[in-house]
Amino acid sequence: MLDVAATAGVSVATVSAVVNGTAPVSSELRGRIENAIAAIGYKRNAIARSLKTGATKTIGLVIADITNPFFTDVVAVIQDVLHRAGYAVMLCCTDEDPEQQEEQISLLLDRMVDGLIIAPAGDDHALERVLQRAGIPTVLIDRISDGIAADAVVLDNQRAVQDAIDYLVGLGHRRIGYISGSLDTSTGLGRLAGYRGALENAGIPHDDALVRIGNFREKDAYNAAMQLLVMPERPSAIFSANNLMVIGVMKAIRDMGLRCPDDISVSSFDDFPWADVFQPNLTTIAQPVQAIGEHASQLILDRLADRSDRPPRQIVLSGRLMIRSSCRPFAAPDGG
Amino acid sequence: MLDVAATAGVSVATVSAVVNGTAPVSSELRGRIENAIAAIGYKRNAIARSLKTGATKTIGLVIADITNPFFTDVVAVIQDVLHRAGYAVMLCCTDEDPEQQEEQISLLLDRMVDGLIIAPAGDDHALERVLQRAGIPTVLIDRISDGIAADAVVLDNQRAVQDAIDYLVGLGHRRIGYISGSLDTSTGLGRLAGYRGALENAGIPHDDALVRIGNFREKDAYNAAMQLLVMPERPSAIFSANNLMVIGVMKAIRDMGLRCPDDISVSSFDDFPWADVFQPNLTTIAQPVQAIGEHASQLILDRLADRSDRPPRQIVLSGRLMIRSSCRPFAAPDGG
DNA sequence: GAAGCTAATCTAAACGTTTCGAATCTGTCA
DNA sequence: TGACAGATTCGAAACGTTTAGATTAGCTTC
Repeated sequence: MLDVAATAGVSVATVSAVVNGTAPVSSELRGRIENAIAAIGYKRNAIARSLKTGATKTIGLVIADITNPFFTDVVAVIQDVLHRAGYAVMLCCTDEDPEQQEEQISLLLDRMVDGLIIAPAGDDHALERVLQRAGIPTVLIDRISDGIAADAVVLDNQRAVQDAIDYLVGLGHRRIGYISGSLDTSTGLGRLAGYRGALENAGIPHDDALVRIGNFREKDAYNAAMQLLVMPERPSAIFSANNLMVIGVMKAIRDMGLRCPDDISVSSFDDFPWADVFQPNLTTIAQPVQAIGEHASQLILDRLADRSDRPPRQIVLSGRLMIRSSCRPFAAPDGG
Repeated sequence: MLDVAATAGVSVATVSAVVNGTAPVSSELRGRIENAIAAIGYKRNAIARSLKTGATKTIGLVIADITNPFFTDVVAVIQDVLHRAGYAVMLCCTDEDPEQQEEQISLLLDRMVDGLIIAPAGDDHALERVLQRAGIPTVLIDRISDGIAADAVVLDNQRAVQDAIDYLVGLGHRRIGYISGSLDTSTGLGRLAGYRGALENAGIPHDDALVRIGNFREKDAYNAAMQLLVMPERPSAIFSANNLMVIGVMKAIRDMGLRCPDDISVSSFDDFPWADVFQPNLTTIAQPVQAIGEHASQLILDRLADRSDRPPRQIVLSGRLMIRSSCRPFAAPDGG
């Protein structure tokens, strides 16, 4: 910018004025400066600018797992919206680990991101403390933490799972296995509540042995499903609380020499683009990823535009049960 | 830092020295300074630091599509390695669009990333020009551009596809449809060359009508596959040049009332974690995503550590044919 | 005891912007 | 003609670091 000013024969203040359009500049000087900029190939240094203005035009985005299609779908729309609004996005993954989460957030804060969009990984207290100190606009997605007063966009997990279990019950299933996500998360809790609520409504007594923790991961879910499948009176249906885990469930079913839906019905949270083309066509709960991403982006942009502290807003969206062919009406087992 | 210096009764230079460990400091002062830091809760401002040092400890990572599991797998390992090395990663998507690519790279350059890892989306010349001007370490992944002299890690696409087509030919298939990615990319080109090479080796005359462009996208691939399936003499097998497109191919097959592998065999580039559990179990070419990510990270770290310009290194890895059950030996159609 | 070293500490100038208040210029009005 | 207002332009001080070079103090060494 010094160079530009020198070759245009003006002061840096004037150059800054035309680069940012922050002050009126005579058309003559404007012309000279624009020529100088073109000649030199000058580009404004965003770092120096950030240091002075205190804003980086960058949003930190923290998710649990970049390998999970649900998160990547949401990330794609958030990036799209925020880029359009002139923000860059810095993406970090916590691997479902609260410690890594703290590290990653700290890394983002160091780099002075203007705002944070987070899908929290457990451990509310640490997160609360960190965000408190950060003092920048934050919106939570997918999962929320009681302690934290922040904007959020979440799903009505309980309602969604309840619908799915209702459907299974409607098909005559009574012993329905449930592979749960981590109960440190609001999604893990909410979805389990949906399962319990549906059973209760149907007057089916609750059997703790049918609920296994899969921690939202394929491997843990495989083990959990195995435990279900070796039970003397094994469930006639299994519901998996997310997309990664249902793969594990299907592998367990295969390894036990069973077939879905012939021997056992399966349904899961989160939809797949290929769900209606590979067999069994999974019956799933589709999340409105587009809406989640758009709302999250809008919430943070609103906060960024207007730093007054209006009370946190919480947006609750609904899942949609996609009925396909991975669930069959219950038939008593051969020997029964 | 001024505050810390004041409360510790030392100069900022000394504070800087202990914070960075760049100069010897007596244990007495060190103690006072550390106390002051703890008391104030001081954190070094990375922006100011970057302005002075000219390094941001951030790497820009540019991929075509965050929704593509291949890219996300690679991103996951790159992020892991680079974080461990003290770098943050800024992820951008080009949506396979050279114009967006230029925009995103410019955005990263503005923010003074120390290095760039790019999976280029066509248009070599623009990219070459941009990188030339950027003058920072760059490594290309997945795809390369002839014009650009940069480190790169790629697959031997030709060999991999040739293996897959050889396999199909070995099963007796003669009319093999090919859904190609964009021919503006080295991957699109290399994979097609593999297809052609295999046919040539087998002495099968080449039929242009069997090759359709799917642009690496599900929707385009669906249309491309449809064109193949309505041919009077339709192919007995189809190979898809990536993971997204094979979904489109399968949808086309379904919509035409055909079944895989009974009526038509299917194989594709890129593996799926669920490939051996949902039917048909796709025969695919698995890419060594872990190795790709590790090599890419290492190349950029090497460049960063040693700015001398040794000639660009190019690492070529091999794909692995995962034979499952989506391909059947060729049987002459009923009417034939 | 002066000179010379070493080690620790400090001073002050960058880095490339933004921005506030001062300075300059042009024209208008009394 | 002189004062004043409005429109431009400029000078210089920040922003929070790093770092080269100056300074100081404490030891050796002769």
